[in-house]
Amino acid sequence: MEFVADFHIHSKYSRATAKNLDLENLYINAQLKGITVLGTGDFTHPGWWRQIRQKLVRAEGGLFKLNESIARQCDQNVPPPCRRDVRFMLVTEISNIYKKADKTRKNHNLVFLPDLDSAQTLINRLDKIGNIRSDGRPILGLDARNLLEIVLETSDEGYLIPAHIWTPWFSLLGSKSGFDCIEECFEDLSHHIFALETGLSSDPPMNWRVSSLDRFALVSNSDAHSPAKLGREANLFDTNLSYGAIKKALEGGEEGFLGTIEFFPEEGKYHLDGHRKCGFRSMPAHTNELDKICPVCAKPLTLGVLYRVEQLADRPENYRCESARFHQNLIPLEDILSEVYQVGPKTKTVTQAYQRLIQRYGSEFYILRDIPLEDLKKFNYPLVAEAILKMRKNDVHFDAGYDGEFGKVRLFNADERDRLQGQCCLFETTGEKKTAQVKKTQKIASKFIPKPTSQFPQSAKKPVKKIFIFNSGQQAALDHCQGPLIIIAGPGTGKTRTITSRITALIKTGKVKADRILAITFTNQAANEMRNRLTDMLDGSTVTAQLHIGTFHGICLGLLKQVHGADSLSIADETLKKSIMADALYQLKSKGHRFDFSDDFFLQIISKAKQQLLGPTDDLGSVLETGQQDAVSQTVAKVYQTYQDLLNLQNLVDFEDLIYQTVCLLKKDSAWRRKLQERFSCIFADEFQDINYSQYQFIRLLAPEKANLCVIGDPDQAIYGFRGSDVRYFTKIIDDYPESRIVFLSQNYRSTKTILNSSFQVIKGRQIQIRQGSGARTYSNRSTDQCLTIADAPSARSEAVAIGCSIEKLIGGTGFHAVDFGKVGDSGEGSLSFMDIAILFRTMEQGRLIRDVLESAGLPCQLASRQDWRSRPTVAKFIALLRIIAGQGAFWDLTHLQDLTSAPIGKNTLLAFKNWSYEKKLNLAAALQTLTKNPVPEFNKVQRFELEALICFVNSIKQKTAGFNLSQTLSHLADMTGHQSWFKNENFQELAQRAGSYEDNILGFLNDLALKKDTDFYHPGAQKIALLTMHAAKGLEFEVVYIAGCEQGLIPFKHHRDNGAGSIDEERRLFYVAMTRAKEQLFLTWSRKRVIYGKILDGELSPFVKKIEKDLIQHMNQTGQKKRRCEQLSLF
DNA sequence: ACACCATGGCTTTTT
DNA sequence: GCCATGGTGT
Repeated sequence: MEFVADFHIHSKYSRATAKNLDLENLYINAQLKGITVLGTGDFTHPGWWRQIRQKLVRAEGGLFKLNESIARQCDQNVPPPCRRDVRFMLVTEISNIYKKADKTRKNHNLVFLPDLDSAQTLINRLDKIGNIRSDGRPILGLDARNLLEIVLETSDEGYLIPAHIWTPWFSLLGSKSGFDCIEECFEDLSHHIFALETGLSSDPPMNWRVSSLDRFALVSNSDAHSPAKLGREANLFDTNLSYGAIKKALEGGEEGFLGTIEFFPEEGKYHLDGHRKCGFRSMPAHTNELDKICPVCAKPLTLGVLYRVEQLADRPENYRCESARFHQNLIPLEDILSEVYQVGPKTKTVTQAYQRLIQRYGSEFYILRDIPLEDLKKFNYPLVAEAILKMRKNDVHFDAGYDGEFGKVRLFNADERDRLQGQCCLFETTGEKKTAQVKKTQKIASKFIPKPTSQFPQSAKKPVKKIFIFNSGQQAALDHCQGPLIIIAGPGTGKTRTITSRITALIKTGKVKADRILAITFTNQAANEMRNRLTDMLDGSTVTAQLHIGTFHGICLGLLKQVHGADSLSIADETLKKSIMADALYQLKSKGHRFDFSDDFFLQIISKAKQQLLGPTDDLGSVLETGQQDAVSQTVAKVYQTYQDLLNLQNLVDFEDLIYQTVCLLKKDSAWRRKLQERFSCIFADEFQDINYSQYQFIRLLAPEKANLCVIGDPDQAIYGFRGSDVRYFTKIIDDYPESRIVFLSQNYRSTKTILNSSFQVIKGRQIQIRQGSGARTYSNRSTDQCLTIADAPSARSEAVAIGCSIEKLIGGTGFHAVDFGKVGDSGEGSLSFMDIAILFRTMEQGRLIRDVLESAGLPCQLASRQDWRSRPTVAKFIALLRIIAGQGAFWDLTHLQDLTSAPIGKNTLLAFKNWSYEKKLNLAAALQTLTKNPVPEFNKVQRFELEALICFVNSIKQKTAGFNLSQTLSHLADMTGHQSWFKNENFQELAQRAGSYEDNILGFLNDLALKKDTDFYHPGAQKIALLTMHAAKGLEFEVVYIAGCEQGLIPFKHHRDNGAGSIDEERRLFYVAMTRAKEQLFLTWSRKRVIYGKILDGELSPFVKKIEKDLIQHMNQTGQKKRRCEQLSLF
């Protein structure tokens, strides 16, 4: 059957749409227009999705219809001659904003799916990627190619059609942020794209001029934001009514896609070029004469669709494509009536006339396209009839649309109007044959569909290897050959590049063998980064694999394994550590000790002690607060000893032990030490300002006085003093290695002068003097006219909103605050994308608020959080279980067995069992074994029963999984405990996936897991705004940085009961670190009121910022600059 | 064993 | 202002 379809519409849940855009009104208005198949639009929105599932029911072939009772009610509002069946199809539009090939891309894409299940699957996947709840047309920081991939994975029948491909702001081929061809955007998946939406401002003949579009079906949809706009463009089909048939027709295999109903492109909003605000419009040729500059305001013109088409066209005007289908240009009846009556399209006159017409004659499409001439003659509306005739003959004139302004129809001149109104029935047969265009029978099948060009040159994207030119400092660091080298490198001075270049040079010149190099970092992230860069620079991973790159803890674990054997060490993570401490305190309490301190207090002290290489029997005075020493040190020593005994009993080490024990061994075993010193003849230590005593000693022991030790860091970026790091070791190393060469890297390649000068004001005079004359400032050559911005807001929330607005301006509009996408971007930079922007703050609390505000505005952002993946219930459970199987379980692990066995062990039994075992100095594995051999009378009947069941359970698992590799073991565990559902659990899946490479080495797996919990902290590649604490931002860089909460009390941070002012310099450095993350632009924002601990406090600008402000003002006065370098942003 | 209230403490955080 | 902890009471 023949029918009209409009796939691209929206719901009331999209921004800037009509309130009455619900399924009922869509159903009614589709009939008034004469549309049979309607896209649902917006199905990723939870509200609309609920409506869809409630009100739509399955119809034939993957289509849906409004449920019977609602439909019958609605039909009362549909004039009988208009009534028809209406089918819905699951379609949604996604706004993709992302960076690709160094340019920000913004395009909109239609996604089609055949059934509710696959739609739900897609919703779930997109939900994880971005915020789909705040708008019917969600903005995702997702590459369109990857969206397509997801759609294809979701359903075999799913497909994607790029939307309104020519509009300047948000489209595939758009002039502002588009590509030049389809393959650039969809790469290897391009052949899955078979149709393109031409959009209101272009029609098929314009598209025919671009030969690369020949193979695509050109569809047209309304993109309706209100029911009245339905079908202003639409598609004609002759297929049976089903999802599959429509897809096939579009794919072109069959002839069911007849063609399209079009707007006159001149009526579209972006047909010509111009400036709406300036009231200036021009044709492409004229635009070029003007150099694309607006003669009114001298800014670049908004280039329209016609311009862009001519840019990409490889064929002349009026070229007719061989595969062309039928198309017909129509003017919405409302617009015709508006022109006829010389009143606005939304006026009562027009609405009433419209109603009368469709009640009498039928649907709008019937009136516009099909009413026979004879009937038109008898029309009571001569001007309307003439207008329709003119339209059908294409005898229409326009003031064409430009820069978001719709074009205006001009059907009659004054003469014509008078004449027609005078003579009511003018219609002789003036030889008006139905124009060829109106004959629907004209079908031109697309016989020729070129083979997909999947060979898009991938190589073009491979980054060309850059040839670096080193500055004198860097060169000195590279040229240094023997002995200790200390590199002091300010922010953005090419620290990593220098260190990796040095390593590369050492290997390539054959001076050092790769396997004798040891590179130590603090974080896994840094280690990975270094490894990746080296792999690039060393042309392959074979050499890199021989290098020893790792974190302090990782390297020490490896060394301890050498000594203790691989399977006798298990790392006690945070939770386990706490349980052991609880056990220790319990034991002491039951012996009559009383404490006024929490577990955390003791753990903290012990951790500090270990960092100072102090054991339980050493004098702990130095790690205690002054005044506490005598009173507490005895207790602490006792707790420390007990805690340590419990760790030892169970072969557990905590994080600090890894380094502490390694250092102790190195001290004791001089043969081993010498062996290692020879082995690692070349040692690199990164981020040296963050080192603590034990780590320093570790390096001292590995690297003798004249060793090839290279340390690199920046004392001014030392921000981890609160966890034991001490920047003084940077000074100490110079004394301890008197022959060391010191190199300063002071040229910053990252930030502009403005940013760097400002940041210097913060630390000026407070720099840590490594030696006389050091503390030279980092400088930059990058001039800019970009100001530093200091801005205030009335509240923390409005501060967040202001940041959001500011970002939107920078990005050049996201389509949200602009109605439709009309008024965006005069001030837009255009080249920025979300991933180039970071918002930094001091506390997570601020971060959460900012995230909430940005997300509800639909701006994609990621709040970096180090929530421990392993403490999620499923993961924790399996880790506990694996520990038990590996014979390394702690008693605490038993609490995780609750829902794994049919006979869980009770609290009392566990306690009794634990106490008994501790008494007998048995760890879990040993205790279980002892009990297996000879049951003990100490326990009562119930306890004995529970313990037997436990032993039985553990043994049976052990037996059944013997010889299994880890993944097999995991599946077996899920299976045998009756938790098959876990196979679908994503945490379980991730665990299984990570376990994959460990064969049967459970302990190795668990230890790595404990040392590498960097799973989803922050994704640098994600197309999202980064929300980071100032600490977490260290080592990263962004084009634009906002530092929020620049207030007294927050920066520097004032703890509510913090008495010591000792950390103020660290706070200063932290702010310095934060500021120097910015490359191009830096915003410092603060709030005049802020709620802290429930109290509303008056804010005052941070003293650090005041310093900057003062300097900038002074600088302005001195140089007499007119240019404001420091400006107040007016936020609202 | 659980429900209830009161109190206190609030940051940054790799491994 | 909110959450977690701990103590008391049923």
